[in-house]
Amino acid sequence: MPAKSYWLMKSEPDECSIDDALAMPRRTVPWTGVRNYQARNFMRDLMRIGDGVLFYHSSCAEPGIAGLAEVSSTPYPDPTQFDPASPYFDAKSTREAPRWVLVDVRIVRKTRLVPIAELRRHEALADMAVLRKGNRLSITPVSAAEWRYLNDALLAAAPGNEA
DNA sequence: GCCAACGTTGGC
DNA sequence: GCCAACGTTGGC
Repeated sequence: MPAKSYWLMKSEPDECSIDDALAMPRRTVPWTGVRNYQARNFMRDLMRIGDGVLFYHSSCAEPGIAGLAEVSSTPYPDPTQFDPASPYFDAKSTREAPRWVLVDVRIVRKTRLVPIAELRRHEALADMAVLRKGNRLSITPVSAAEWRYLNDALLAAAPGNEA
């Protein structure tokens, strides 16, 4: 069995917050709406069931890590690409050759909100892709060391216990 | 609302 | 295949 990989996945809380995700059946959300090839390729080519996911709130008043999740399906076509009523509709995609795929993401647990400003203060996280200037990718890889550090130093603590 | 950064588009 | 123009992202 290949080693687990780790990912950070951005969701706009206006669209799907950590609480929205928790309220879904089996606490699972199909990760619809990715329309960037690099992010798609991560889901299509590299993700495996059981991979760790940082559920991240973006484009909101308090951007940051909101929970821990895991990849819970293999890739399959994003249904919204075929729906003319969806904002994610893609007229150039066909059912025979779907352009966009997604995976299901299952919430493991909600965490305290770890703001991006706090992430920036940790030397151990300095190389995280999400912190890079101008980063716009909605899905980015997280190293095993970063994952471990986040879990041990930031997410295991009781709320309000930040450094 | 601003604006830097980046991806995509399309003319050539 | 180049590259300017344009649209989008997303923190601030």
